[in-house]
Amino acid sequence: MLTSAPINLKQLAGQLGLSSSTVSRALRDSYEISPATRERVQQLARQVNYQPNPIASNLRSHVSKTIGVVLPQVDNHFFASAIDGIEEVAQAHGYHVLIYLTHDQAAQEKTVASFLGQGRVDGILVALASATRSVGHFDKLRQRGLPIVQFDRVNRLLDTATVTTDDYGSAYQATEHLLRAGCRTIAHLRLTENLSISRRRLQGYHAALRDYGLTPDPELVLSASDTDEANIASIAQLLQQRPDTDGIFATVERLALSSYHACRRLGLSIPQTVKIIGFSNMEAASLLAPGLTTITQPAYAIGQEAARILLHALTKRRPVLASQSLELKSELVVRGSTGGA
Amino acid sequence: MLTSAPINLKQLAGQLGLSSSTVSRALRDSYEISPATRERVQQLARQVNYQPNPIASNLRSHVSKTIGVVLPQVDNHFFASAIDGIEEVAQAHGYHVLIYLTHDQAAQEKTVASFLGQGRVDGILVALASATRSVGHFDKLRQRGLPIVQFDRVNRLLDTATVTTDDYGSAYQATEHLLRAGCRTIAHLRLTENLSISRRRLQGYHAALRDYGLTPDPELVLSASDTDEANIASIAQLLQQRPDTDGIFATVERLALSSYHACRRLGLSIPQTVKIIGFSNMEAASLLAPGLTTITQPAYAIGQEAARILLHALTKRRPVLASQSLELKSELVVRGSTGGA
DNA sequence: CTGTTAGCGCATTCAT
DNA sequence: ATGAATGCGCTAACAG
Repeated sequence: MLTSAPINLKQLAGQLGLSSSTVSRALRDSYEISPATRERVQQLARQVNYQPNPIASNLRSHVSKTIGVVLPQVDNHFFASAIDGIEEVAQAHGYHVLIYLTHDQAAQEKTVASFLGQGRVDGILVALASATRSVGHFDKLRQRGLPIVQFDRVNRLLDTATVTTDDYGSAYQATEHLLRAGCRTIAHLRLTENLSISRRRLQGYHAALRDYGLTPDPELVLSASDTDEANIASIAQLLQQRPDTDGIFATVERLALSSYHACRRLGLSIPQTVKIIGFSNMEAASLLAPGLTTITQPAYAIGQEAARILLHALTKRRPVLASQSLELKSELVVRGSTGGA
Repeated sequence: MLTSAPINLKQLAGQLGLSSSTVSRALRDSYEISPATRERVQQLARQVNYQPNPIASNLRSHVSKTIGVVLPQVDNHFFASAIDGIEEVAQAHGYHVLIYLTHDQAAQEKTVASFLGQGRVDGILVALASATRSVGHFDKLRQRGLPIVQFDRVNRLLDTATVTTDDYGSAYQATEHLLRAGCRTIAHLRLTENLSISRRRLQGYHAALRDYGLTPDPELVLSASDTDEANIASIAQLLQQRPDTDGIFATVERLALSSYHACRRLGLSIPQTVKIIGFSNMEAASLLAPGLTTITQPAYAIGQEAARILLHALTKRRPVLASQSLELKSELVVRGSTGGA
C-alpha cells in the first residue's frame, strides 16, 4: 500500500559512500566526525528529506521524545487550556503528546498507568482522577525512574513535583467575597475528600467563616456525585433543607453550573436570593452570566509550567524533584470588573 | 535509574522452556498453537505481569496502535468535546491518541504532517486549520497509504472520508431564527473563505435571506482576523458603519463571544437592539447568557464517528473511503427552551 | 503444532 | 575520523 517508502539511514549512507554509523553520528553532531563530512551528510539529508525513524530510534535508545498527559476530563475549560499550554511547551522542545482521559475514574487511571509503563513515554504529566484513593500505580512508575509531574489535582503521597494554585488563599478570598456581599449561610460544594485540592479549599472556606465570626456547619458541605443530574438534585435538596442558604461556593466549574441549574429549577433568583461563586475557566462565564462571580485559575500557565518542569528533567536527564513544585495565583473575576478583551 | 526492568519475551520463553516465537504466537492467540500451551503461556504472562514492548512490536510489525489527532485549538468547547469522543472510541479499541494543535496556522500544520509521516501513527484524524490553503502535506501522507479522516473543518481537495454537520441547513435555520424574530439587517461572521464549512454556512445564510425577500449585502459579511481583539474591533466597526444592524450570525464560538464583547463595548443592549445567534458548544452558554441563541454541534458524536470510521479501517485493514462520510445534525438551542439538565 | 533464523532501522560498542 | 559488528524486543518466513 505504501507508495514511496521514506528513505532510511542505510540508503542515505549508500548514496554518500559512507557507513551508516558514520552518517548516524554526523546527523547527531557527534564530536568525532570531521566538519567536512558532517556538512556533506546533513546537506544530503535535508535534500532528500531524510526523516529518522523514531520507532527504531526509540527501541535502540529508549528515548521516545513523547510525554504522556493524564487528565480527568477535557470538557472543562481548565483542562482544555492546560493541554494547550502543555502542547505548546512540548512542541517547542520537539516532544510529542500522548493524551489519556480517565473520566475521573480510578480503574481507568490504573489502566492508563500500565500503558505508560510500557516505554511509550519518557515522562508523565498527571491531574489525578477525583476517585483515586491510592497512587500506587503511579508510584511504581516513579520508582522505575519515569519522571512525573502532578498538576492541579495532586496527591502528596505521590512524591513528585507539583504545579498547583493557591487553593487555600483563593477559597478564602471567594468565601470572603460572599461574606462581604452579606451572605451568612454559605454552602460549600466540593469534588471529593481525598484530593489535597479539596482539603485546602475547604480549609480556606472554614478560615474565612471563622474570621467573620461564623461557625462552619458540616450540613452545608456537599461532596459531588458521579453525574451532573445527581449533583443538581443534591444541591436542590440542600437548598430546600436549608432555605436560609444565601451563598454557594462551588470548588469546581461543573458544580458551579449545577448550582445555577438547581437554583433555576427551584425558582431562586440568582444574584438576589442566592449568590454563587465558583472556580471556572470559561472566559465566557463571567462575560455571559449575570451575578456569577468566578475564580479563574491560570490554566494555560499551569500546563506550561508543569510541562517545563518535566521537560527540563528530560532534557537535562535529571530526576524531577518535589522541591521544584510551583504554586500559582488564581484570579477572582467579579462580573463587570474585567476590562475590554 | 530504572529499578526493576520489565520482563521481556525471551525471558518469559526461558521460564517456560519454549521458544520466543511460540510464546509470541500464544500470546497473540494464533490459531496454530495448542490450547494447552497457549493457556500455560498466558497464565504465566499474567502472573509475572508481562507487558510486551510496544516499540519493538511497532518496529517489526509497522503497527503503532496509535492515531494522530490534529486540531486547530482545544480552548473551544467543540474540539474539547470532540477529543473526548475520539479518546473514548480509541481507548475502547486499544488505541492510543497523539495530539497536535496547529493554532489555526498553516505552517504549524505542515510541521505536524511531517511528524505524522514518520511512522508514529497508524492513522490520522484532522480538523484543518482555517489558514490552510493547500492540503498537499496531508495528501502526501494519504498517498503513502496512511488512512485519514477529516472532521468539521474539511477540504474536499483532500480525498478522504469526512464527518461534518449540516452546515448549510443549520446556517439557514439560524438565519431564519433571526428573521422570524424581526431582524432585517443581519451580519454574518465567518472564519475564512477557504473552508467548505464557511462556504456552506454562508450559502445557508444567503438562502434564508432570499427566502425572506432580502438581498444579501456583502458589506455585512466579515471574515475573522487572527486575534480576538482584532475581531472585536472589526465587529464594533461594522456595527458603527451599519447602525441598522439588528442581528448577528456568528459561525463559530469565538466570534459569537467577540460579538458579545463588541456590543457591550458600544453599549448596545443585546437581545433588544441586536440579537446574536452563534455556533457554540459551551453547554453553559445557553444557560448563562440572556438573549444568546446557540447552535450546538454534536461535537462528542462527531469525534466518536470520525474515530470509528478510522478505526474500522485500521482494524479491518481497509482503506478509508470518501463514501463513508457522515453528516450529523446540529441543534438549535433557544434560551429557555431546553429542559432540566 | 513448535523451533530456527532473520531482520525491522537505528545507535552504540569495538576495532582500526 | 570512519567502518564492522552487535543488539534493542519483537514478529514473521521458513522449516520441520
